[in-house]
Amino acid sequence: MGEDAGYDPRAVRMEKLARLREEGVDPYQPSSYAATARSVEILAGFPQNDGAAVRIAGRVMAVRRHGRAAFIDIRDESGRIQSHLREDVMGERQFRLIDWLDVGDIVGVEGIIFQTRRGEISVQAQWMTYLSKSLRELPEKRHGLKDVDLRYRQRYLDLIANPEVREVFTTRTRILDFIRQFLRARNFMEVETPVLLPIAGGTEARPFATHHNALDLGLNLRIALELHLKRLIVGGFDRVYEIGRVFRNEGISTRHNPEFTMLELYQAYTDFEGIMELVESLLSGLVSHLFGRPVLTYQGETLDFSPPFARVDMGLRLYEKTGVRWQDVATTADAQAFARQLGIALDARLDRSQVLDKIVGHVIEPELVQPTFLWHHPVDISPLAKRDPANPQLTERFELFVAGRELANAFSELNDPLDQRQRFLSQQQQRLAGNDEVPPLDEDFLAALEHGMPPTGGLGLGIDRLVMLMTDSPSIRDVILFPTMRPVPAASDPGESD
RNA sequence: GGGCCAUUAGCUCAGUUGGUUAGAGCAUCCGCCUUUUAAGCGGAGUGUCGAAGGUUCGAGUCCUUCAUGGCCCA
Repeated sequence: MGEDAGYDPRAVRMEKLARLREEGVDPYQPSSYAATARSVEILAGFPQNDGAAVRIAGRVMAVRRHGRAAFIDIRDESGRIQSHLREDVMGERQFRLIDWLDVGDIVGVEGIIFQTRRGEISVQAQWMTYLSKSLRELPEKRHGLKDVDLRYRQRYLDLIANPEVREVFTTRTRILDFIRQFLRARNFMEVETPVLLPIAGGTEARPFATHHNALDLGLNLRIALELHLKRLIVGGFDRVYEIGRVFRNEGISTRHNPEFTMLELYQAYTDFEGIMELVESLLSGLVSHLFGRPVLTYQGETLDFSPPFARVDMGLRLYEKTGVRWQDVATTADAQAFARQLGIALDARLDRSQVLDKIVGHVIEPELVQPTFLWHHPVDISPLAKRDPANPQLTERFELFVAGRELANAFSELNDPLDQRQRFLSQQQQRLAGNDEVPPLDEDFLAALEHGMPPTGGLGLGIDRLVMLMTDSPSIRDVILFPTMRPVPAASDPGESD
């Protein structure tokens, strides 16, 4: 206590570690511990297991000392269980070891299952083994860890302190398991395609650029999975999907993380209506799997995923809402004027199709609360979708909206290589005009199409947004274990002083 | 990129119109305690008030800039 610099919890614990080692106990030495039960099994097995010997292991979450006895709470992956330590049972030397015990330490306890006077099923310890010493304090237990910055930066503390956070991420894994099982049952094959690409295409977004040293080659991280999965359709895999990370070099918000997880799937010999059926079946099945029925609550809103989902024709709805038809908005100037008339402020550099996209985003999308397919998008905002035979200016495309947000995007895939080339070429005009979200023309993909791709339905679904819906999470950061954060500037190491 | 809000003890937070030495609970440390569980009882210590400037006799409080985060907008 010679320091006047205030209380240093790490120094106190370092001292305890040193004392333990003086006693001949190195808490970091054990390399395994053969626990015979998890807490949940001991609690569930009572009273049949009363008096049985067990070994448990976990993190010490509380220590209540009573002179020559103590209670400790041990948390393992399955839950929490209490252990009672008595000097007369353990012996003086063993019992003295709890003098150096802290909340946060990892221990193994060997003992006998019993019930306390107050009725709590506990383990009467005969032997306690240090399995790891914690040199830093856990977040304060009564309030949990609230600081959102720390929660994301030190997610392991969030997981220890806030049980509902664990729940979100176990649900995330259950969702992925369900999707894989669903797709396997429909004969889809899971594949992996490259992340590092000379040309990152398949959508419009600024990519992250990187560099391969040995090849002295500029590469981009992928922004979508689309173009490689379609190459596999050309190659004869008729049902493929990938659940993979994509990277978009854009802002961070409650709905955007620079890296996020997409499901994309492609099914040969079906069209966008076949994909609609698949989406309805997948989502209603998933919601039922998680909640027992195809209904959930998101941010106070009750959402019903019973098929069929509502279908809203984009052009028709726009006309109903504004009295304006697609063909009335022929030029960029028309579109900009239309937006101004609706009171939508936007970047003057956006062209006709981008402005229309914004208008739809303002006028139609927020109203789509229940699961709704918004379909028949104009061809100029759908460069990879097949045209609608009834109206070639529209496409066989839909986006699924839930709670006013886009959850999925799908279309009958354009397999006419000549039309595809024309659309890529017209995109290049925008690229030349300075739109750096438009990818360069991908000749390699066009070559694949020219070899012949069967009619195919494709789907992209944002896994993170799906998990947000399923876990009632308002922010994408709540469903990504380690969301992208600005690094903390040069924090000094607390170990420096020793 | 713009607007608003937040940042005070290890954690969660108070802190009055600018005014003595900045507080509480938990945690920590010391003592007592062999069925407690937000254990209890007695005692003790704890701060670059996010950072840097400025106004003032005096700044946690007012002003400016910056940093990080949150919410809203683009």
